[in-house]
Amino acid sequence: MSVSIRDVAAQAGVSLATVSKVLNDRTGTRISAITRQRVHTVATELGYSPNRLAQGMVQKRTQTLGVMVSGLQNPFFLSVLEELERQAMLAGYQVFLDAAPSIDGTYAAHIKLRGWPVDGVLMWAAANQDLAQFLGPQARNTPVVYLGYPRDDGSDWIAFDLEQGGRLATTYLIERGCRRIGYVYPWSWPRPDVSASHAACLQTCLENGISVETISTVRHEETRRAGLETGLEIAARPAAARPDALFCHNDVIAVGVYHGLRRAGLRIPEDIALVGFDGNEEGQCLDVPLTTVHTPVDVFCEQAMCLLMQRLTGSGEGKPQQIIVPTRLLQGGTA
Amino acid sequence: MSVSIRDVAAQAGVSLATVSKVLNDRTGTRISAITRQRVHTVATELGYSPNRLAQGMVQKRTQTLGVMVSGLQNPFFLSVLEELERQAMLAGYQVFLDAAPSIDGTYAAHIKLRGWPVDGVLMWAAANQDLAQFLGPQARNTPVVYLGYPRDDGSDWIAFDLEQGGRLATTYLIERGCRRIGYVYPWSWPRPDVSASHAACLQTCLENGISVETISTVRHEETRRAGLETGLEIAARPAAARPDALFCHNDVIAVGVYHGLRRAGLRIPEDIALVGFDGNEEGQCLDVPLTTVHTPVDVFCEQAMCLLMQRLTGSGEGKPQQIIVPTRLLQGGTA
DNA sequence: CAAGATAGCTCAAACGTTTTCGCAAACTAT
DNA sequence: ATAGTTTGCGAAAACGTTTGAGCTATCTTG
Repeated sequence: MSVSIRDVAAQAGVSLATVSKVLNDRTGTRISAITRQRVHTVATELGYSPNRLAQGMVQKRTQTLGVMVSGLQNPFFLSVLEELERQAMLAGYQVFLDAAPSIDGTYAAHIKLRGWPVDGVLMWAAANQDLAQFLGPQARNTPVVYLGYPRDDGSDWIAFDLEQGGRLATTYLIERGCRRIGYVYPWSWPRPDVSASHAACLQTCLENGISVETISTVRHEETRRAGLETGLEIAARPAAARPDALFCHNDVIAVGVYHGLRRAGLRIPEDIALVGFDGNEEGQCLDVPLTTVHTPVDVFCEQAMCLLMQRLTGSGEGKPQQIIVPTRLLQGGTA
Repeated sequence: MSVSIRDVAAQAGVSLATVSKVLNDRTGTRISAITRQRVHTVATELGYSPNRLAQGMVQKRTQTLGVMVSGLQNPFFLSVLEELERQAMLAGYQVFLDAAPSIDGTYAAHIKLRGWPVDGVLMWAAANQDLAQFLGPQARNTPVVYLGYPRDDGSDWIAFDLEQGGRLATTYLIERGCRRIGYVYPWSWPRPDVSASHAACLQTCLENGISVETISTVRHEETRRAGLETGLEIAARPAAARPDALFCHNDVIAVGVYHGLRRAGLRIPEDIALVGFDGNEEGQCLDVPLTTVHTPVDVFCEQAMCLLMQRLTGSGEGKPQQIIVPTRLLQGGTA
């Protein structure tokens, strides 16, 4: 069927080994220029490309990385995926995506990687999750970098500074004169304090003697609709019972809230100020650009890949690495 | 390192062949209940899972499908991906994603699948693109279903009825009293008539004696920003030079246009009516839900997978299959 | 010119599975 | 008891590649 190295060898009149050596062309192999040339022409002529399965078998690596992530419908995670893929390509690796539909319960769907010998894994995981839960014993030999949350299990991880971002946003709102802040977090979460940005918001408000209300979205997961319905609900309250500012856990929710409030006739930021978290394109393309805590996905992913590469190419062992990526406030017109 | 079938065999005191037979458990293999039991316990105890590379080598299939798609930042394509993945899983296949960053030039980046023996491919491709361009000779033996556009090269394909959708939207706008329709298409396209919805729009307008203006987005690819800037530009025209309705090639652009028009102070649909194409969540979560031509991604993907499965499991040959999926108008408040 | 070095290539093992064939033991039927 | 059949299991080939050891010529050196 498919053209194999055997065909190339036969056609070029050399052995399998020679073809392999020519094509892989590592320094140290002594092959004459003339055979080298012949093999190359025959190979391209036959349209040969090596079977990655077979390559992976004999070498113990596949030049493939697993990326485990959830809730791609949230543009933030999609950006992470795309940037990781870009970085992986730069490093000569390909990405095998294992995406769970949603960030909550269905997380257990992460078994795509089972039996696929990826060289390493990048996994967006809460602190109580680890690779072994999903991969089993296979995980023991697979270098992994955890994304998203700080950990204390001696693994490599990288996270955005949610705490700093939370303070940034809250301080900004307070300085703008807001006195009743609402913190909106996804309904699918067991508790709001999963996020350090919530803690930072509470703390900052406390320090300033400002009241804060913690609001779960009405329903759904981290979707626009969750935000929309929450916005409608908040807008339906009598003005005196409404926060004068909403700090949303992410931009997707914030965008939903934005439209919910607007649909109910409220003005932003005059009636309610609004701040999101991550700074995706969607938020910036609202008719009033969303004020948000910008999380630099590019540096995040670059550093993550750097960590993983150290494990892959480096001498292997070493202290666990931990990186916290700072955020910055992106001032739009919603707050 | 990793636990192999050899370890299980040794531990259970049987041969490799026996372990393999027990674990794959196809009807026709005669293994005593007692050994069967022992192998199973040992296997789970050791946490054995078969190496897919090795499996793929000996059987000639990997239970893996390649999905080639571009511009995932457009939620429409993301839905397609997610639904395809879901369908694939249902059929017992896993998806190897080969996503090009953008839908235009960078399409040539599609080489991830090279050498990966996927059992079949689902490819979103313009009519002048085919799998061989990207995979080379490997493509000859790989069943493929093309997504998105009708073809006449004797391959299997499935597409939404853009022509019908275009008529649907245009007729609707005309019935609503619009007399100067603008058709907005992505700047990255060479020509507007790449899309049958454009032709349908022109034709329908012609039949009704309505004028139509074909408008390329100002810049960028199929992004919200492209729509936003286009909306601003259109809004900047004197009222007499403005269309009274805009039919956007997809929802992402429509959402951008929506916010562009609003930012400039125009009312929708009072000043300008707006219709999109595909019906994603984002458009439905605007403060005024987007009127759009809904493309049922779920049936599209289900049928696509069905086509591919016929090639994979079926006797192989057969007439090329072609499916056109009808659309329907989803009435929001923007038109 | 002999002996050692080196350039150029081939052999064969190995990676972890699946699967066909065959063999021994245990039944069943005569 | 003999012949035939079935049951349970193992041996070994095969998938396509990489890679280190080994084998010939040819080249270098004294």
